[in-house]
Amino acid sequence: MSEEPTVIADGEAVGTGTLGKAMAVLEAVVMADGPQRFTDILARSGQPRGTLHRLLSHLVEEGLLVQRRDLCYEPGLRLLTLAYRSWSGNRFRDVAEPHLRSLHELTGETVHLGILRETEIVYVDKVESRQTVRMSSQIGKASPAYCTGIGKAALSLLPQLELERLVAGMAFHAFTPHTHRSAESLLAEIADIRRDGHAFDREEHEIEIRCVAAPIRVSGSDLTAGISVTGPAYRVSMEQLIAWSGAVRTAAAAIGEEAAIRLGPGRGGP
Amino acid sequence: MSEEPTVIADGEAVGTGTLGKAMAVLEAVVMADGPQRFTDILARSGQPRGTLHRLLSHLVEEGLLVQRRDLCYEPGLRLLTLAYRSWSGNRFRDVAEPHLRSLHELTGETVHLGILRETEIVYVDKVESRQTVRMSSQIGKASPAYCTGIGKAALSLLPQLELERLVAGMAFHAFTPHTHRSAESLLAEIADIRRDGHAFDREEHEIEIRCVAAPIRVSGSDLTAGISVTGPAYRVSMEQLIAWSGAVRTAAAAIGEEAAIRLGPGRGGP
DNA sequence: AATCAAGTTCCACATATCGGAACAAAGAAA
DNA sequence: TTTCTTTGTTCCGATATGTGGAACTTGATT
Repeated sequence: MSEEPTVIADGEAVGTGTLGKAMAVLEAVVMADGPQRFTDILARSGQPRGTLHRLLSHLVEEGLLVQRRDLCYEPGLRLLTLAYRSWSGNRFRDVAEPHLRSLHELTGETVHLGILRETEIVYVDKVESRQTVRMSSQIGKASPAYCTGIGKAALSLLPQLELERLVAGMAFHAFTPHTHRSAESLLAEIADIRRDGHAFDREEHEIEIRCVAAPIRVSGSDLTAGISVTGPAYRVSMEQLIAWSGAVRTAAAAIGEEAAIRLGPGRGGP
Repeated sequence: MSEEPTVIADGEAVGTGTLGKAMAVLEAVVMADGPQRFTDILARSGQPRGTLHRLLSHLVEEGLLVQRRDLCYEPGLRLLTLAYRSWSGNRFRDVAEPHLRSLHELTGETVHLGILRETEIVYVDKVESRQTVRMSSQIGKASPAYCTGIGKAALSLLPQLELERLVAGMAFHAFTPHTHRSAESLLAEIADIRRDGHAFDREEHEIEIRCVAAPIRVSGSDLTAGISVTGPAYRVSMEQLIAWSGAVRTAAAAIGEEAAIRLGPGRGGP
């Protein structure tokens, strides 16, 4: 619900040769709101007509897109299948899962696992109580790092130089009145997070939603991640979050250590 | 658990030009069991060294693969994100969802929604009771059509010629003692399914698992799909499945009609 | 009929890909 | 240590592929 208007002006130089262009077009279609006509994509992608047409044909042949009878393009099923395999084969998630569960047992609230990718957090797993909501609703979702608990926690692990590089590239969109609006305030909070070992989301991404998060570092790997406990403001006070912060830090540390062992030595067991 | 040994000998002529090769390599890595070394992929993909190396670099640059410190390649997060968008933006699933829920209310067992892609069924949604199991465990999973209820139901909607073309390309792997072993027996059952309007899975894919399924046809679209109610044999008798078959057919028909309306006229509402 | 827009096809040209072979780096054996 | 072997990376000329402007359908609208 807190989605930007996003006109997606394709930004700067498109990616790696041919594949880069194909992926840019694919993304333009997938990230759009509904089925896309040829002309829509033409405008959005900036590619010349002939080129675009060929790219789309290839994407359809590969099953990454589907062309409907009315000529609209939609995401194809192959994406789902690829993602299914890469998710169910993800060992890091596998290691983390029991810890997410026990954190959920303890708190009764929703627990997330997220991985930092550049300037965004990608949610990789989730344990929640009431399954009235769509089940895997968030898996694969990417949110800005600067306004999420996990995001800020993960950022706090980066070397200062790297951090500053990333922050420089952020566009601070004000999702709520509490969202960080500048690099300075974000960097200041990250300094605190480094000291405390945990981060809060004080209704910064979505109003009425709070969380407490802790960063995960896996020695020997360069992935940066985090976990969080999230709840609605009416049920979860800041005091409550502070009370949980120790458990969250402990769980995060445990995941980090276990992952370092199970992910390190080659491609290990089952 | 019922996985083939699959040495994936890349089959015949690789796909559409450059993109096709890239996707073949990507798939080789994603479908493999664990992190893959360069040499593993070299053997599996059949590409020459130089070419493969460049392809892998590009896939990494695009975020479709990740190269770890130990040089192993793994699926990248971008796949998850793409799949998240294409799943949550899928209107067909959206239309079907309430029907899946009410079918679940009625039966108390797990309900699946699947779409036919060539000779496989791809699971697109799932409603289950106990969430002790991994939540979205099946979304995106592809199973052979000939040994699943939804698969056989969906096949029954195809024109005979198309059906025979597909069946000709199937390799009948015997997952259980009850799995179809030949085109003849499959085609015979499909004739029955056309007559009855529903299909059963009599422990054909996994032992101790049964289901009843009905096909979904969406007029004006060329997608072929199905829904099923699945349960463990000890709890769900064949008589029980027969008793549910009417409700399953009704739900399938309702989904088909509603989808025809909501998917037809352009790119519709919210 | 005439007009306009959307989508598809064509083809001379440029360039990204191809893939063998040489090169570097890291282990394993001697 | 030195030598041998295995694994990963880089190079570069030949050429297949992709490029993109323009011409050509198709079909809706006036």
